[in-house]
Formats: sequence, structure tokens, C-alpha cells
Amino acid sequence: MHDSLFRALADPTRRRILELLSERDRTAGEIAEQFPVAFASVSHHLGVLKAAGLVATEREGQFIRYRLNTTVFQEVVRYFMKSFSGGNDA
Amino acid sequence: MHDSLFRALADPTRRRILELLSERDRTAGEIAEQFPVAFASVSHHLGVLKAAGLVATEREGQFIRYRLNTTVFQEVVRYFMKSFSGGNDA
DNA sequence: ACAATAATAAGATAGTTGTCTAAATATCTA
DNA sequence: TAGATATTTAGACAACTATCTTATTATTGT
Repeated sequence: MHDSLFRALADPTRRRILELLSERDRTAGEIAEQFPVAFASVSHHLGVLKAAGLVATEREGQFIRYRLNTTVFQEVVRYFMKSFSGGNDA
Repeated sequence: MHDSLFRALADPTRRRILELLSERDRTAGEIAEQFPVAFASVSHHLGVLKAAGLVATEREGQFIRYRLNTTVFQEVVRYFMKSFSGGNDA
């Protein structure tokens, strides 16, 4: 479990970004317009999420499309269940 | 999902504390001696974990015994599975 | 090539956090 | 009550982070 992963999850704006991406893929601009902070700030958050492996990107012309990396989430769930849960499924 | 929960999980020392507690309950001193930082620093981490609801305490004479609150971990797993996972069990 | 749009990067700053030492609180035992 | 042990709290400080504005890079269309 990398440290960057949990640090990335520790910010509420980033968790909200992940929730948005769980609905559907979105461009950086579509994500940014959902938040009352500067465009560049959201871009910073996207960079943190990408560095943590939680999202992946693909350029589409002028746009950059973000999508969830669901594999990493499954690893997080596995970590919690293995290390901490009472052994029951959730 | 409280913010304090994810912030608490974001520190590697605190995650290690949780792993120790998943083996068995421990006093603050037993926990602190596992780390190369000052006793007071570990106490600070324990306070963060407690504020996040991840651990609970019980005084036993001079000692204070810490234990995992497994319910909260199950809630975290549920949050991840509901919000982000591909829907498969881990 | 030039202007417009999309997005990131750079640099600055305020707020948060992890760590330390020293002081305080709580319990036990003599 | 006094001293010893266990733990937390207080205060200070360096490192990190979220945010902002400005500058830069990449792509599109004319």
C-alpha cells in the first residue's frame, strides 16, 4: 500500500472528483467546473490522483479525459478487509 | 464518510499502529515502543486515530488499552465498494 | 502562422501536520 | 503523602499541502 494512495484519498475535493468519475469519464474541464476553486487547483488535485494511480488519462484532441482506475480501488478494499475487518464481507 | 477518517489513515505510522492493533489490543506504551519517535508523538497519533473513531480506549489501572473499532473499517470497505469498485467482491 | 481554447506547471503564501521537549494529569505502591 | 510509572497536553518549529495568480504547453480552426 503506497503512501501516496492514502494521502490522495485524504482530501475531500479529491474524493468528490473520484465520485464524479465513478459516474462516468470526464474531461478536466468538466470536473473543474463542479468546484468553486480555481481551475489550476483542480488540475493539481487531478495530478495527485494520477500520481497515486487512482485515475488514468487519455488525450482527446484539446481535451484530456479522466477515468477511474478501478483496479486500485479493489486493492484498497482488499487491504482493508485483509488487515482490519472482522473477516465478514461488507 | 468523515474527513477525519481519511486524514487519519493518510499517515504511515498510524496505519502501522492499526495493523499492530489488528493482532491484539495493546497499551499506549506497548504501541509506542514499536516506533522510533518520541512517546508523545505516538500519543498524538493515537489521539488522531481515536478522534476518527478508528480505535477505542479503556483505562486499566495505570495503563490505557487501545483496541481497533472494526465497525468503522467495515464502513470504509462499504464506502469503497459502493462508490468505486467494479462491483466485484475483492 | 495566429488567435482561441484546454490543461498543466511555476512560484508565492497561508494553513495544516508531524515531531520534539517540557509540563501536566492519573494511577499505583510504599 | 511522596515518589515512580504511564500517558496526555502544551508550545514551538520545520515540512507539507491546498490555494491563488501568472506563465507555459498543446491542440484546433481560420
